[in-house]
Amino acid sequence: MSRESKTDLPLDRIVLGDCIESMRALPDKSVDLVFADPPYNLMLDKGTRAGQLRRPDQSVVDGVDDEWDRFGNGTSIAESYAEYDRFTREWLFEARRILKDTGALWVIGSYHNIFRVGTAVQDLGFWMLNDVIWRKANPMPNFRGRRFTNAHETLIWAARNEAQKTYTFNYDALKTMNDDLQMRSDWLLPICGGNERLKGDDGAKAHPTQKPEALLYRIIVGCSHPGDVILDPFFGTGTTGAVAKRLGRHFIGLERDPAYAAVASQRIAAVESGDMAPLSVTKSKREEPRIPFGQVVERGLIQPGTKLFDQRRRWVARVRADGSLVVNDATGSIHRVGAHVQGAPACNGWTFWHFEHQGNLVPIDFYRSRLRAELGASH
Amino acid sequence: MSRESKTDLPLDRIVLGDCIESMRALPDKSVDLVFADPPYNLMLDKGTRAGQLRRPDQSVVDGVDDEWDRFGNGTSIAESYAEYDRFTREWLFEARRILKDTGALWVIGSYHNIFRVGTAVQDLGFWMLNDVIWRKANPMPNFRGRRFTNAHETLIWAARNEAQKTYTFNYDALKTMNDDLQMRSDWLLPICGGNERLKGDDGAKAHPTQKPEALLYRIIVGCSHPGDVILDPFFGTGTTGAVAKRLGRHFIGLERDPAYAAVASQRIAAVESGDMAPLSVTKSKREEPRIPFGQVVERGLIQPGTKLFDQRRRWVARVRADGSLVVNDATGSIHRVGAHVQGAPACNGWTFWHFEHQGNLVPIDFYRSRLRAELGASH
DNA sequence: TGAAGGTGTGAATCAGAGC
DNA sequence: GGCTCTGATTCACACCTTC
Repeated sequence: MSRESKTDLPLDRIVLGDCIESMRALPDKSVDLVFADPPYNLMLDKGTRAGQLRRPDQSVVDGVDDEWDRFGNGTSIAESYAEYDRFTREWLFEARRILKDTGALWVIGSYHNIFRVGTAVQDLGFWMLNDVIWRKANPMPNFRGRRFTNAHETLIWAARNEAQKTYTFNYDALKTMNDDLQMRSDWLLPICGGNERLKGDDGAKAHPTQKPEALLYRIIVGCSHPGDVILDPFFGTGTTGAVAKRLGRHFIGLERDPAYAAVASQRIAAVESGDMAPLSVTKSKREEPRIPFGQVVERGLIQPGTKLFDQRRRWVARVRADGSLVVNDATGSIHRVGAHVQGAPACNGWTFWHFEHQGNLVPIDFYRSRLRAELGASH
Repeated sequence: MSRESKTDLPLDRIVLGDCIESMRALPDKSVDLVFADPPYNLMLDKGTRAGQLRRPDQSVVDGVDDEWDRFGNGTSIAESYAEYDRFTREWLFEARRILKDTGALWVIGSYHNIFRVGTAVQDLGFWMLNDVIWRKANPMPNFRGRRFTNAHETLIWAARNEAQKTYTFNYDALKTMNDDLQMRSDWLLPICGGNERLKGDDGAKAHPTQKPEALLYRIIVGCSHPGDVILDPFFGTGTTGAVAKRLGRHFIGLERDPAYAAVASQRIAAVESGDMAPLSVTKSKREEPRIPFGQVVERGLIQPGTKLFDQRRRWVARVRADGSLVVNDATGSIHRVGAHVQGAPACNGWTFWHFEHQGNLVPIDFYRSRLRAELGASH
């Protein structure tokens, strides 16, 4: 890539319009990194079916129901998948064409779309290097109690093809960022909120799916060099552009909604270029892992049916398969049942309950320490 | 599922042979849970792992020195993917046919195969409920420093189809297991090692990808009931069977390698089947007997004419003899009137309305629990 | 000023039985 | 299958109000 052709690129600009058409106008092998946050095709059908999701307090969840996230015109599920696949393959094909040999692709998604995206990535000849999990520190809970808290999103990192071994990867920079430990494939970061979250004049969020800058920071530091060109085909409110500018990289943003583009433009203008000050949130604090008692049972350290005692053997409880205790009529967590038998408002079940070992009583906290030691390595 | 047909199933046995053929011999809608840890090396090590390869007619390629083990034999990456997809869709199709309506599928994989598996899951009509991340506490580092530590694997949890809302999910049991916090989609567990790791006479590990029992424990406690039938089409060394037995569930294990089956068989024989009582698990309120509010009045726990308040005493309602409430002009059930006064679309009257006791407000749910305890004691 | 408590909200495929 | 009715259900954080 010569210096001349680089200046032909719409560097540090937002190109309005359909992203696939805009990509077709870009030359082969001209960008160093592609970061894409495509629509997830959530298929919520708010208007037609059960209606809006409400929290237990009856407040309405302001979910994604924008037109840009809908594929297949409300026809069948299979057609929606098919149309999403066509769209995905088109933009990924162009992204791969535009990437330099040393470049790489990052895509983010959730279980609604990421499997389809990943299949397309492989089918188009990209070579997967890792999948990376963004663990959300503060996810939205599942209000109906019918599923697990959807507490993560998945990112795919892929090189242009299998033979390409020279993709950019600043291994040591990431290791340093991670307290001199090799960076793992699971990243703990808070969702975007507070001052970082862009809001309109009415106080409503400017974009429903704004990504945290810390996420882009890690990707851009790890997978590009200063002066590189980063393409984001679904620019939205421009998180990629803001972080790229701050880290001294060029960006090209493609966005079809002029309102989003305007917000992004203003946001990026306010960023000081080359301000390399690290984000305060980038380093996740090393906290002692929380160990629920259920994990002690799950791991087989205490079997369901085992009897637990308080220190003076006034009460006996039996452990159930889910880590709950039973004493006479009462059932609940180690803390609840401990509080209940004592008639106390609260109780630390870890120190209150004991198991019997060779005639002696040992607090169940013994096992928590053991699990902490095992799990602690991964903080 | 009648008792007769259930005993027709090869319960608590390992069926040797090709898993797709073995599945074809099982009746429709006969198992409660499928857990699958499918191979993915067939799309990577083509030629060297010929034992797991299949011809286009799905017969197994047996010979190690087969025609596959050559250069330029049309074994492109794309063909390898296509063949893996065919294999995946075949076993998933059978798994879905065999599953009961209330059943669910769990599959585990890594970035090499999970995206293809996930796409197939969706295309076959399964409805994805969550993807779950197994975060490994002690993963193998990336020795060459060219990637992130591959510190997780991905699991997919899916119901039989979109309309199927009655899949088994012991939400409250999992919440209890997690110290009364809703279980998240990221699970931190150590990899299988120590005494749990099965080894041959030579000290070498018996199976390259033995899964930890804790992982299966959580899935089986969360997504099945005691006495249920769990199918594992890639049984390996039988982790699914061992945990199923320990938790009082039946298993059906399919395995093509007699050596693995032998190890699994021996392992499971050594597991002590649990005493059923501790295997019961925290119940959802949905499953508890329904108590109409009228019964609380009928039983004299609350007198007609009693005043009920919301928590902040914004509204006052009077109880009538039939268990309906009156607030000004409105009359109806505890739920209807609660919704009405708030202008909300719905309301759980049991937790919304409170009676006064020594100056304090107590939710009327207090009396429901009491009646439930009475009723529960009678059977 | 600070502590304590209340409120708002985030990519969400979020109910089930009975008639 | 559609309709009606009952009734189950939330975690971490930011921000604001009150004392």
